[in-house]
Amino acid sequence: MHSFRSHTCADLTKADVGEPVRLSGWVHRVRDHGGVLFIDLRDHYGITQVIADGDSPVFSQLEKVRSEWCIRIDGTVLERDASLVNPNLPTGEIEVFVRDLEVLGAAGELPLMVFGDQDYPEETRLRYRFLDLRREKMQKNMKLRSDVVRSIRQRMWDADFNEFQTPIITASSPEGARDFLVPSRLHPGKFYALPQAPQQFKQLLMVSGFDKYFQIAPCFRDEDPRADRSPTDFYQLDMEMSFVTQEDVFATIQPVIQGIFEEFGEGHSVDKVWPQISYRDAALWYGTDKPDLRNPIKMQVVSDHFRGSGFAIFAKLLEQDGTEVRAIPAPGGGSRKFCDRMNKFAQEEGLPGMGYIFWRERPKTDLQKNDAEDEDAELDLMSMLQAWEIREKDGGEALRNALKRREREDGDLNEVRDRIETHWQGGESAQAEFLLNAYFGPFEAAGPLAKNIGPERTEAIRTQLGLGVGDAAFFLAGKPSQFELVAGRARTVIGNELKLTEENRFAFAWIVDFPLYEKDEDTGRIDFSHNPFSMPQGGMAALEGDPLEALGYQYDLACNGYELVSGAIRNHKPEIMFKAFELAGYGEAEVRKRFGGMVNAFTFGAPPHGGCAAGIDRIVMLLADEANIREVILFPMNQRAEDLMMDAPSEPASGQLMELGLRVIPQD
RNA sequence: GCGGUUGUAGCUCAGUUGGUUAGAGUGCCGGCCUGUCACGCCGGAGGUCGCGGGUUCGAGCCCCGUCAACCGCGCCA
Repeated sequence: MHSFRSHTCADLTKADVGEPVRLSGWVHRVRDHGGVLFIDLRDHYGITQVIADGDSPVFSQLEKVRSEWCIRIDGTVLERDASLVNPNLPTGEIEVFVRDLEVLGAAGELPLMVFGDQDYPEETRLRYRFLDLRREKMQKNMKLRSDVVRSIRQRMWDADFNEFQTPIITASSPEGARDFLVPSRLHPGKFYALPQAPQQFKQLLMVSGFDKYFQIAPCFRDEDPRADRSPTDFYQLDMEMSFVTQEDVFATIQPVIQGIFEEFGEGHSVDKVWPQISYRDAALWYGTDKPDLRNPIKMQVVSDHFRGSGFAIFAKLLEQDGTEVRAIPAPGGGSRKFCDRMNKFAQEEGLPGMGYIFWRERPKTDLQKNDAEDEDAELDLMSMLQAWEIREKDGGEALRNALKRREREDGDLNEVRDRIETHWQGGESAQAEFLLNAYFGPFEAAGPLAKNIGPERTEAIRTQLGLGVGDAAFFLAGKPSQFELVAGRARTVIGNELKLTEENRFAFAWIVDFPLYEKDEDTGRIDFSHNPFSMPQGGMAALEGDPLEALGYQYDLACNGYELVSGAIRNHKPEIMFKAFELAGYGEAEVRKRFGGMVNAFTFGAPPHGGCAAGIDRIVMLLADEANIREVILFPMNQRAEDLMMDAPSEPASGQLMELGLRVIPQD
């Protein structure tokens, strides 16, 4: 018999009853009944109940084992009595009677329990990651990760991509992020860098004629982490293709990503149509370049309704150049409590606040009651118009009464009545209807903002946003760049709180037409907004005009609010590249110095090419339904980029620095 | 670097208005228990209330500082 096992802990069934077996695994749970002892023995594959009583020669030894000891047992498979079957366990119809025991690895008192689903502080989990990884959820997440990577590879191979490995120790490259530097022993004072991505290598592979490349590539960036961003290192499905347009890249990668989500996205629907949204529209509609399209809320510009209005804060702001008022419609958010909470949220996010209007049912006036025999009858526009005719009959008494009641709140309404009448008699029924609705319609606008701008502007906003009773709208004003991000977060919070955001769905969108450059607000300097290797839309001509207007063949794939993929059609023409860098303030000499290898390659017959990179960790995170990327990474760093288990980073051993010609400057 | 939240037993947490010897569950140790599968019952050990200072007759609780963890901002094409 094998030294450790004849079966795994998931293998045994009724068919094995009577067989002598050998199992190895961890003590998951002990149930000691004195005369009889049960142990759930666990391995990667499953759990088998093993049992011993006084008849077992190793009974007294078995009584001493504790949770998470690693043991090997020999025994006989027994069928469980029908009343003793555990339906929750795939092996629940059998158990193994223990006749021999070997302790392979004893365990001390545990800092965290493998059994159960108790939450533990992440610090503890990371320090004892090997224990944490034994837990069911982590085993499942990591297995999922392995399966996803296997499936990705298979899909890429099937699409005739070549999988290549590129250097890990390479040159520092001027992409966006901070490099990890690696000191060179052979060249004291010089440094390698870890690649932020195999960007230049994959472009060089295209110049080398390999046509279609991919790699599950580690990427290293020395930046601060986020919940969805692993510090230090992470993995990308990196791919590049020659002789392709942007649409070709989309058509190639969509089936892969969509296929992965369909294969592993248990119980989630996967969007089959991936809209293309321009960066500009995404910013306007969603306040982010990685919108969550499960959330139906779409923001709109409503500046005109506030221009010259009684709400001085917004009206004044709008007199400045480049300012806007944007509305976030919140269907179902029509309560003061909710609106105040959202306003508070905006303040916590650093804005002065978020104005709001919400609509409730207008109390019935005498005017409306005249028509409505049934108090509860829904009052629509037609009935109001009928009421208007009734006024004609009763000499205007009803309307006058109604106006009187409303005057306390809304001031003198006689002027409104006259305007309505003028419109009505002039055959401008649409205008008459609008005013009727604004002042007497079923929608009563509430909130401080509504009071300031009056019923007509409020009604125009309501119409534009398509809202009704029980709905709300929030307003942000100023320079879009200054409130856009908060607006986007508010949109997310509103969508979640009002349960508008669909769950169990993966919603994808290509964000396209990224601007090539952006202006630094502080310095006024123009710099690349994404990576500097993208081909400008329109080629050289696009770089002749205003750089801030130039768009690139640069694209991201957003899914449920995360950036899953980023890519571009590359700029493979040296002259356009030099021009592009010149606009960002880098001379030709500088460009040659910083990535001369690639530029040089482009002077020897570079093919047009493009590609993208998909975040493996984020894909697995979404598929595992986790909100934190560390839940799908085996041995992640903590928030401060420390490995608590391995104790990294750490002081170098004496001699190491010497050998590298380095000296540490002491920090105070 | 900045902001928010958290910090009490190995672990997860409770702890009232500032008032006696800081509690529960779980784990650990000991005892009992032959059908459990979150086994049950009895007993026990286990605490620098993150750390430092202050206010007070008295601080887990209030104040100031500090450290750590997480989340966010900056950063990350």
